[in-house]
Amino acid sequence: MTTSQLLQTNFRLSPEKAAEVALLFREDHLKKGDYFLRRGQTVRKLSFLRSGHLRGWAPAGDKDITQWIFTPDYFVADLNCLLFGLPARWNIQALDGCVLATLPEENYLRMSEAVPNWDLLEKEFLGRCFSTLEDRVFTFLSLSARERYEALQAWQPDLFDHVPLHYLASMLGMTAETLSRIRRVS
Amino acid sequence: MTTSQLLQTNFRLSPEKAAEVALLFREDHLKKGDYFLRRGQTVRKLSFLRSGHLRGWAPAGDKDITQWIFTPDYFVADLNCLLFGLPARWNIQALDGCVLATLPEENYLRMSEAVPNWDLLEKEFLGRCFSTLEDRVFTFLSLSARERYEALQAWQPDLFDHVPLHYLASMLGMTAETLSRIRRVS
DNA sequence: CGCACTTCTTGACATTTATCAAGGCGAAGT
DNA sequence: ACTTCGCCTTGATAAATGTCAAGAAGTGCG
Repeated sequence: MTTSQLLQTNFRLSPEKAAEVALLFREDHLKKGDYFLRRGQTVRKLSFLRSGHLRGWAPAGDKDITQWIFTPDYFVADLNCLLFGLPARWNIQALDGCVLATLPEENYLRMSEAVPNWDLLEKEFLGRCFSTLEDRVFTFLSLSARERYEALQAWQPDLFDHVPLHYLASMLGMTAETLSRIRRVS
Repeated sequence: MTTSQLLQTNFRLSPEKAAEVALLFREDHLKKGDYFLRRGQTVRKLSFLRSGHLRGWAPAGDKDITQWIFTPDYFVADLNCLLFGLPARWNIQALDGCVLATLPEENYLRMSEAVPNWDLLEKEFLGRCFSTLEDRVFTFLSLSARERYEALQAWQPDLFDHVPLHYLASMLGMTAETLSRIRRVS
């Protein structure tokens, strides 16, 4: 998808406005292992992932927890950092070569000038993010490890072709061994 | 807290504006067992809970899952319903007698007229909700049942005095028996 | 090619958590 | 006062999941 199309999809911009706003984006490249953002940094950029995969993670005790895998055509950001200029809560790191369309900080902060109803559109965008997270919480409350795996598999089957399984296991709230055994018998 | 204070806290309204907007709220009363909202309904109201407790839940398979307990001085709403006018995803039901300050639908829909930067303020509010949910997901990824219990206990100790434990167990992603055993040895 | 490294799998075993069944206890209703 | 009901606990047992250790397969790199 073009940046313009992504803006139309995610923020309900008109084609004309989307084309105009797309010019405020730059193209970023990351190599495998590079960081999009590190925990504690405050870089208020909003990106769309053109290609590649990123992993959002944070340390907890003696292990690293994968909170989210970012996939092509979706947005990438630490929302806490983006919205409030607070230190990022997650490390966001490239799992392979990534190409991003990035709205840099200075442009992000002027979006409400560039788009009259930007706050409304961003609010709606956030609302959809919130719903997605609500659903995710619900899977932890109501599903077994195997069922959570099957749900992810149904929702984003291509994840399993591109992302090391132990990261997906972490994101599903189980160990790599458990995920391996679940997959063996399915 | 007064409605005006709640508006100042949750939406960063100035004292003057908050007092003005507070007049758009009405007082609602619920008896134990009454529904604030039922799954599938579309009632776009935003409330603050003055007193009492509400339980947000949904059926899953053969059991009911408690997704959230609403406590005094916080807001109450099904965000998906509120923001988008979609059918509510959660049943929200009174656990005891509740008093609410409610912004009814017709006033909610005119908030961006009543408050010039309402969308911005609501966006920020949503952003904080999102962060809270992110943290909650992280507890499922990184903590054991006992640790999740201890975290909730530390965060909202009074919950355990007012809400049946089996609902809290469900919200923590464990059975009532497990919660009971955890509490015995702590 | 040979080596280091990551990923994935497997087995044996330990731990956590769920399930099922029963009983106690207190509040509410008749 | 008795019954009923909701809530909580407990025990016995089963099932799910984690831990630890080992090894196989693939990949990149000297």
